[in-house]
Amino acid sequence: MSQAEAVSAPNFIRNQISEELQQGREGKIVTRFPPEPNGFLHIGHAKSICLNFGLAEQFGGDCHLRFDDTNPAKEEQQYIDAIKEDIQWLGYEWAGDIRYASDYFDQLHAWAVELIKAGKAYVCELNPEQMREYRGTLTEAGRPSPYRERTVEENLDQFERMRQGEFPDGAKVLRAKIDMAAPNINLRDPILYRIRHVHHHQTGDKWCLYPSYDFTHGQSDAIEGVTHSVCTLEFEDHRPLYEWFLNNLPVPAKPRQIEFARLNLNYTVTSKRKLKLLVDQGIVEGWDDPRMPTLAGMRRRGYTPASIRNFCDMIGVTRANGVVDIAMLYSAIRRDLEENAVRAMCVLKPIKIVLTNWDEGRVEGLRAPGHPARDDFRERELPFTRELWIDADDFMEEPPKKFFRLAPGQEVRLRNAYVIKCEEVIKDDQGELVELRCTVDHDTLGKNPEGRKVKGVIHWVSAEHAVPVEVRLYDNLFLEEAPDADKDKDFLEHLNPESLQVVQGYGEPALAEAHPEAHYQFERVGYFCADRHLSDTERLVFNRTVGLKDSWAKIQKKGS
RNA sequence: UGGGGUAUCGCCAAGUUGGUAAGGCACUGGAUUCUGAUUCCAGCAUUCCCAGGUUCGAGUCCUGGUACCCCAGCCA
Repeated sequence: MSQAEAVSAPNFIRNQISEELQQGREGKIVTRFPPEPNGFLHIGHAKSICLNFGLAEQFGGDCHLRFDDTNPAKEEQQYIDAIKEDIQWLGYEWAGDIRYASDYFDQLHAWAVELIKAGKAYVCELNPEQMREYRGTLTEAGRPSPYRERTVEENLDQFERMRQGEFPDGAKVLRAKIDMAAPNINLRDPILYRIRHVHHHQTGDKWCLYPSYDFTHGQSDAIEGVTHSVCTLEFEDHRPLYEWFLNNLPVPAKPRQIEFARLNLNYTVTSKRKLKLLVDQGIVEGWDDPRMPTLAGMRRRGYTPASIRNFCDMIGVTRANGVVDIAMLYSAIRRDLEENAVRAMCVLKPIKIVLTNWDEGRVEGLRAPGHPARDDFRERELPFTRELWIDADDFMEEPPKKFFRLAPGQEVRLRNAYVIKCEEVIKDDQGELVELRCTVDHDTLGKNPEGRKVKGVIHWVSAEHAVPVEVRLYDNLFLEEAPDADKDKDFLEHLNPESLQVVQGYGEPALAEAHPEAHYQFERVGYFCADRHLSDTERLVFNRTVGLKDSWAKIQKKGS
């Protein structure tokens, strides 16, 4: 772990807790990460994970993992498994066992009964449309439900019958009796329980009614002794309700809710609903498609846990809504991989080179460092032969000024090898390039040629020894900075048709040993990662994590 | 005046009790370089949404505006 991570950035929540601790207002702190298992975790969740687990880490407290599983209709075991794996992959450890809000269903039910007994909750039979009408609008107060003044006995009886399964889905709900005229709509007699005759992934068929988020979250926090319940800004309006339950129920503790702004990334959607749509419609190949901003997708793409944690540190935590430039993410992963990725040469768009003054059949075993600045990386062997592959981007028949690569009559350095000169361009009848005839300057291995400067360096592989590789070049999934900003345009209209481009290339021999998930820098090209599902010794598949910075591309762009 | 929030460089973001605008990303030079990468140096807000006011002094306090975000699911 780098130093930058060791000293993670302070933020308003951290400052607040730090102050509380100094004033002795708080003992051991407890936070929690409460995902709903209805989809995969994405980069936005990473921000929350880093915050919650980070806080616990920084202050010597605990962070719980609690699945917020109050809506079984949308939840699945596969998501639970994926979420656990993602959190562990990121390098965090939850305190104690995994918890489920459903662990507390009995207690929650008992508390609901107490609320009824105290005259603070009632069974309501308004249908959804009626309920909406009675709720009023943002500017007008709501009206009390006709069921609001039922007796405690009747409510108790009704609620019990709801639990027994006497009524169909949606027939009745249990509501808190708070204030139908409250300016905060969340306080207009919110729903506590609704009837759902569905199997629950944890509790099976024990229940046919399930508590709402509002009735579950704060009490669960209290039961677990959570001290700081950190959530996103949209729950701010729920805080009075969160507190209402804590104040009206005999809970064992009084956690506090603190809100922060969720992460927005440009060229990206971070909404589980939309991500699920991409998966369900087959627009991507699954939740872990390398183009997805899910942690599973990013992992497959080649992001490292350190880079993601670092990124979360870079973006900070505030209450201000903003949009983070995806360039920051790229910067974070480049920073990690620049230091830690093994170097290799790989040709993505091959052009054949024939060295006319190199004997046929002659193989010279050249060597190259595994990393230019580290000696703890193993050296690689690079066989050098008469026929080589180089990248099409590194040759131009009519080069512009400042093109420091190969061109007719021009010299270039083959990385880790010799300087060559292009003598002849061979084309077929259609005028398509077939091969380049070049000569080697035999006196340039490990030293510069006499009397002249060769500025360009290009990568290459021996045609005879190269290993075929499939390389998947990924780009942003969306062309628009804010794909979901336009209210009357579907975000799918902004899909990038070229978000995935598959090419067949040639890699240096060492790549044959690439184990799944190994990170490489293909020199002069970018960072790549052997696909953890598809790549093996039979078939090498590399995903481009991110390209290297390319100032030549910038120069070209300016020129055109 | 429905309620709740937020406004500091192109983007993210620090800014203790008011004392004279951190850092990162991006960008622009220039140096080094067998990766046009990395690294290295240098530059990049007389100004903190706007307008008034208080003060010797305000991004930080007061007043009044403006813009944007969230809330009317038996989702979380």
